[in-house]
Amino acid sequence: MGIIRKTKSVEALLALFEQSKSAISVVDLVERFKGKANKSTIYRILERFENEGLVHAFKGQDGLTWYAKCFSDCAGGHHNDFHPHFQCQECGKVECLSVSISLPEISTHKIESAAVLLKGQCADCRS
Amino acid sequence: MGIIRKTKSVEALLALFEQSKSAISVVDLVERFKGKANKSTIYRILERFENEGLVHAFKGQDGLTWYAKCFSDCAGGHHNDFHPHFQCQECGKVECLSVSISLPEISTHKIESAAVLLKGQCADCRS
DNA sequence: ATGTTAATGCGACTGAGTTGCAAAAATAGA
DNA sequence: TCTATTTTTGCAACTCAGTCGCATTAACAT
Repeated sequence: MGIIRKTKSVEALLALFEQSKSAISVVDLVERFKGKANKSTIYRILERFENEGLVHAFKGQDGLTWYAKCFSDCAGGHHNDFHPHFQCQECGKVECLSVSISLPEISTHKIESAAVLLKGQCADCRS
Repeated sequence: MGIIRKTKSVEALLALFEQSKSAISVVDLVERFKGKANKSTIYRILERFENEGLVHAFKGQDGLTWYAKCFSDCAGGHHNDFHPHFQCQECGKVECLSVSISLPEISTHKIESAAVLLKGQCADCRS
């Protein structure tokens, strides 16, 4: 890995993202690490992770920041994460969807990237 | 209009949205009305406008709130604003795009709505 | 083992958005 | 037009996510 030093908090966060199928909100992380790691530390580690291409950041429906581990499609630091995210309106959970969305072409604009947040009911809340 | 009383701030805001082709951020509005109207007043008027179906709210790329006047496709209070928004990476301007985006179907999830923010270079910044 | 450099903790801060309450303005009705 | 009612405003205080500077601590290389 090289650049990032393996502190306790770094390893703990890394493990969390490795295990988790869903995305995780920063607010949630700060809460979970209360007493174990400082708020600033969490924010800074996540920032490093993103620079390393380990996770990608995006905004949930209320403007809060979420992170999820990167798949093959956004490896290598420069994210081509055109993949949409899904937020459940019932439980609030956020997931990465590995479907592709075709972006519209507009002659007058140059479209470079997109943030797509789908909203509805997740698999768990449906059953 | 009925329910909303026509105060000076209401009329001024209404006129602004009527004129403006682009979306307007709340931060910008609060700044523009400094000395003329209170921050809380702006927020509350916008909230009322949205309830009346005059404007729709959405988040820009940094999680801040933007408003734009409603087109025919989101009239009548309950917004079917599946239309994407575009934010220019150069000047920060935000526009509503009246193209339709086809949302993906996912058997396990029930998708009810979507927030689509396209990013790139706007017509003005391109030339 | 030790020196260098990166990471952490802490506290103070910023800035968007919210809220309670009293005062002011808009409407309806006489 | 005057008055009573109800909405809207201003203000100030607050919440909460996210940032920053700085001194201390921990990780790594040699």
